[in-house]
Amino acid sequence: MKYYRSFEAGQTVIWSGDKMDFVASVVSGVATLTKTMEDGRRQMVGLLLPSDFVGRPGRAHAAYDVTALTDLVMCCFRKAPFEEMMNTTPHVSQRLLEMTLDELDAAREWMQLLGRKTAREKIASLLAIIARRDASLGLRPAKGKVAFDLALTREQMSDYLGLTLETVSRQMSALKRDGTIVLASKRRIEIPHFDALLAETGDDNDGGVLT
Amino acid sequence: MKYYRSFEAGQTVIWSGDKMDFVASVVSGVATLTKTMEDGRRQMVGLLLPSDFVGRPGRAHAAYDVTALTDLVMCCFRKAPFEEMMNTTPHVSQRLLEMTLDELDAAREWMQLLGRKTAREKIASLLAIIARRDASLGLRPAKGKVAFDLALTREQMSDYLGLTLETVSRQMSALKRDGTIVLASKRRIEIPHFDALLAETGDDNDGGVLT
DNA sequence: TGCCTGCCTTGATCCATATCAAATGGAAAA
DNA sequence: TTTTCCATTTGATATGGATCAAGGCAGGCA
Repeated sequence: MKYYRSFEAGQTVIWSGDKMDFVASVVSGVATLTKTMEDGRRQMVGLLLPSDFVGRPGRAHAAYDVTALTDLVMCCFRKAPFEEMMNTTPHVSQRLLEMTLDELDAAREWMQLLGRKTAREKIASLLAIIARRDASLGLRPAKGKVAFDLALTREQMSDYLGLTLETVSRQMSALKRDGTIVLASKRRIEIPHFDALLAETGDDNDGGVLT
Repeated sequence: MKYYRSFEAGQTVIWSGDKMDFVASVVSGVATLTKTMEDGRRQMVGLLLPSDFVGRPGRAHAAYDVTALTDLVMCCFRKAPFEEMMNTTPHVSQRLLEMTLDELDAAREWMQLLGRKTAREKIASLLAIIARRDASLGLRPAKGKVAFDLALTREQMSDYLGLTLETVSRQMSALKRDGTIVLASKRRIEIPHFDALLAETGDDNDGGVLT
């Protein structure tokens, strides 16, 4: 009923439309959900982090391309017994509901980004999201220096943000010029003043937690 | 525990950030979920149709502006007893999970629209979605003439699509010029060949149902 | 009847981002 | 070391949609 599968960075986990007789959750690593149009235009529509869930009870085919962004381990359950478990163990669907609601909120924030933010705001928002996520393993990001490695290529960033990779590169350079970010290497990013980055996101930051 | 509330077209149901001690579902009419930025930029992030659900178990404040698009009746439940019911009746959270997963799929399709489609494709997609929804009350839209009344103003369409209202108006005119749509009046829309409209959406239409 | 008052359309112009093209740099392979 | 291969940066130019600015049209109200 339950088994593990490993993928290398860059490998495709499943293609949109493929038969999918399991559901799965991420054990370690990061994966992406992407939609592709016939002419090749691509939009990333989800980011799967450890503990996140893929696949839908009661659906036989994958709705998105799933790709390993880093080396990835997934824990898979055959669909039939999993659905059985959902019926017998009420907590499972409650927990799944919680997680899905979180994803829906994230998707809606992302919609605002895609529909209304400028290229610069999009980049700043993405960096802030990643920084916060990485920091959610303990330390508070809001004060002092933050640094992290970017798992995404410029092209993947552009797929996430609905931009071209050239625009991503130019805006990264602009943020560097302005001192909002420091590029220790192409992938290693330091943020000297996290608040300064937040100010570039276009988001309301009055509502921030003050604790 | 349960009560009904009515709203007139255009009325605000609740503002983002307001205290919200109930959850609700739409009985009749249409409502929108919108995010607003400090400088007034707006993005619609959800459309609530009859049977759709608003509010989140375990959250005290509204995350979005909710506005009645048409005259609207909602059925509200106080949050505490509703959460109690979720624990005692497992089917409730299963059903809620189903609905939330549908909304998540819709949100992701919407993300693709916002991030990667042209203005013309966005308009065609919106019209196709509305036509299909209106038609889901029985008849098959794919063949023959389809017609419906548009509940949205041009400005609301622009909030939905991440465009300006002028661009919406221009693209509507362009689709009219090309014969893809016919405007019986400003709000009454006829689609002589539904397939022709679908071809303008940019979506894959090979995968269409053939039944 | 005529005049508001909201929508909506259309035109002119601008600008942010896309597109096309080339150069740079760094890391793995030879 | 040199070569090759990508990812990235940077430059030049094009363009789709935004912005600014008038009008037009229909329905409600005086």
